[in-house]
Amino acid sequence: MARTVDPAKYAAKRQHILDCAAVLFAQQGYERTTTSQLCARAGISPGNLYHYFAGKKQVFLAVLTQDEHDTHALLDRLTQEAAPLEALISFVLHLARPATADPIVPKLVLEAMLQAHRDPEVGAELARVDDDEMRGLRVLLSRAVQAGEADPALDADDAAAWISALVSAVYLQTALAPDFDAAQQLANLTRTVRAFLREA
Amino acid sequence: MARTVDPAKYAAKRQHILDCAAVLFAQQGYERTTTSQLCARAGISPGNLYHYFAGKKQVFLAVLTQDEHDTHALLDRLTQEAAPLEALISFVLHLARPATADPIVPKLVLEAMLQAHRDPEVGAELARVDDDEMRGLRVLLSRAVQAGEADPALDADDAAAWISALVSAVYLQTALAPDFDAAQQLANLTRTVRAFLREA
DNA sequence: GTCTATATCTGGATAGAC
DNA sequence: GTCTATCCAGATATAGAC
Repeated sequence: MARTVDPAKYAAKRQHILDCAAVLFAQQGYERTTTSQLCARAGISPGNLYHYFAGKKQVFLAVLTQDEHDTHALLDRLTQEAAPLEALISFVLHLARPATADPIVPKLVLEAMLQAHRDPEVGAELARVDDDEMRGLRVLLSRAVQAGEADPALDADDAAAWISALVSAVYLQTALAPDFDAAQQLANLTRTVRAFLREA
Repeated sequence: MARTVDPAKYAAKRQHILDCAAVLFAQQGYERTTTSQLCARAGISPGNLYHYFAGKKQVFLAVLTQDEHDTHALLDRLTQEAAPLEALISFVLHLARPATADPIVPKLVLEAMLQAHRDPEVGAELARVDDDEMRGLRVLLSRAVQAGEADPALDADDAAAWISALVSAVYLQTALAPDFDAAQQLANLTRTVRAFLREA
């Protein structure tokens, strides 16, 4: 019984630090958030932070990777649905909903996007997630085209990229204009996607 | 004839500094661009920078405010056109086009957006520009509705905000995926706006 | 494991000669 | 007006006691 540490406590504290960091990074951005601020908010000493993370950047990366919504499981379900267009809409909503759920999420995502093309490590992390999204969009989109529910003149890659951009627009707008109505945002998004896919 | 300085030379050098700063801020962001880097690139000494700007932040603000495309003149023309919907589309293109013209523009705009909700001074500056855009969109949109060219069920404020978000999406996508085709982007945007405004 | 104290470095801005 | 040299603040990360 000579266990020195309680792994559960360790994990809990680590998580606590991540939660605090997420708020600060979202509010202030990565660069102007200092480790002192983080430690103060988490209620730990500056030195103690380094027992949980190798440095500030590792904290940031950990924040970004912590909640990977399992798109894979959902995607498997959706690709077998009878109504491809509705499946696509469901997927789009799944991608956009986190933006409206917690106000710090869109800010964090934007921060990550900007850091991504400045820091290769962050970029690699984001690219992985984005790839999954794009692949899912392409698959569902081509199914919708085959079923005659979307304009066959659309280029699959291009249309998927654009729909992804539309989702990003929701994140952007939610982050920058927090007073804007979340439900209305999602309604606009679905209306837009549907209209975009319809034949011209 | 005892003029000590040539005002034209002064202005030219100031502009040169701004050009250099714009590139650095776009590539690296505001925070991680140092005054030393800026001076090195501009070919001036650290001290000399402060003869042209009061500080780093003032350089950033000057970069943001330097080219205010005169939306007002265009707007006056467009509000008198016979075809309101086409006028609206023209306006949207006018707003989006800078994103595709110079690759540093969209990055700079995004950087400004993020800084805006962290620094009130930047925020005030951006809000002024955004206000003009939104006002223009609302006016043109309501004219289109009156002419029966847009869905009358749309809420003017909400729809204008959403169209503005769509424009932002072009900036976002251009900044983050520079390999993406500019013309295609604008085509997607107009198609999307048109489709969004059509009756459901 | 957690603290306090501090080393080390870097950045923005200034002083003062030329 | 422009330079060189430097100050001072603040940030990350480490050392070492408890």
